[in-house]
Amino acid sequence: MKKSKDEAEQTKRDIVEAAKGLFAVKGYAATSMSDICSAAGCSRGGLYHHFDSKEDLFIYIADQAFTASWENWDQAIDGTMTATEQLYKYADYFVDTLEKPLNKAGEEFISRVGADSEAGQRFLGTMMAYMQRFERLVQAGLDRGEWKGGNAQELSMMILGYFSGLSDHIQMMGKEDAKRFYRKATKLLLEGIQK
Amino acid sequence: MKKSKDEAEQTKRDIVEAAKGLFAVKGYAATSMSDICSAAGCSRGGLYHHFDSKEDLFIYIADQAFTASWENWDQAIDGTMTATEQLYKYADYFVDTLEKPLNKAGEEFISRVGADSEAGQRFLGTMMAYMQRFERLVQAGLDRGEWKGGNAQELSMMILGYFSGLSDHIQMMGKEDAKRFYRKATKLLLEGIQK
DNA sequence: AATGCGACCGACTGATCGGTCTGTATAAAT
DNA sequence: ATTTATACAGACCGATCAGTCGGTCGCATT
Repeated sequence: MKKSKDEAEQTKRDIVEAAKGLFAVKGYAATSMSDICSAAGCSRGGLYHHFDSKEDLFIYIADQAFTASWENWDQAIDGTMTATEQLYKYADYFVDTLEKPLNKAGEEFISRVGADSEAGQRFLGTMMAYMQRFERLVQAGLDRGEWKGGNAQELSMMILGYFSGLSDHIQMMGKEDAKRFYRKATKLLLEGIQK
Repeated sequence: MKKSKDEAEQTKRDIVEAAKGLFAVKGYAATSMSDICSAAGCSRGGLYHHFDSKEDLFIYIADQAFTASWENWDQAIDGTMTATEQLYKYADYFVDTLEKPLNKAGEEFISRVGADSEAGQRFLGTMMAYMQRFERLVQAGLDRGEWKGGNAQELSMMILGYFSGLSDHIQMMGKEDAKRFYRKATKLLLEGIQK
């Protein structure tokens, strides 16, 4: 029954993609390994061949979604872009790569495995790195005098919370509608509600 | 072993309070009925005396948190308050009553029981009513010319998403810090980031 | 004083969970 | 051609889950 190496990697990708969607929609505990197998079209034995445990799988996915997704960011933006332009680009990017965000499942994961467990530490580290990367974008906006509100860390938390919270309402939208929604929401945040 | 009626109601309140916190922090599936019993200081049999099922308990809590919490709202604000002042008040109110919001657990709940199941319909109805109530606040802000951005429904979704998303970052804060954070975030939303 | 009923307990059940293990077919190495 | 390593499949295990049920205790009614 052995597949070629390429086929095996494809199987692994199928598992990751299936699990990513399920974790995001159903949460960590509510997603069973059997669910993932059904969605990925493999057996439980096959899944455990690629990943040691459910925790392992989740951390792998989180790392890919949060860390690895920054990799193309620096190339996607050029140095001449204003922080505001970058934020609009980030909104698109958020819909594209984190359309079903793992934040919610992540918090559940932490409370389940414990923040000081090895798995918890690994996940929190990934999250921290992601937030710090975002904070650099915000800091640039402040440094250049584009934005106001002194504290970059606090501002980052608010903006990321905003984008995360917005995702609650785009589940039933198509991707283009979701992007429009996020762009409009970004405009709102930049310009404010008040006349 | 029978307690008086007052004591029984207290037991029920204990269960609700314990379950509310656990559902909010751990999610729906990850919170077991045993967890709730331990936190509430009662037995599983006792819990099932007060609630028919886990679904039943969750819907009861959601109804109390979302619907019943509006009840004092109209008295808390007087007619002379601007929509902006009301929004600041709502920020406080959000921290006070929904400090550990059930939104996340709610989505998980829906995906678990199905949006068209009876339990799903009941929960979604509660959520809808809550959002519509909030939309009236937003509509007032638009009607009075205080706020810009034509679509009240869309604007409501964005603001509620914002408040919901912000709650990710206040788990480790005290209540006063959380309120300060929310007030600052509300100011941000009203005035915008841009200079 | 007797009795009924509400509040509660905890052992139990069947289903499902995450994880293990053995078996097997085949690609890759020799 | 033979052996080895890999990529699965699926039966199986102990733990835990939501929910049930018979029993106990004591307030409340008569």
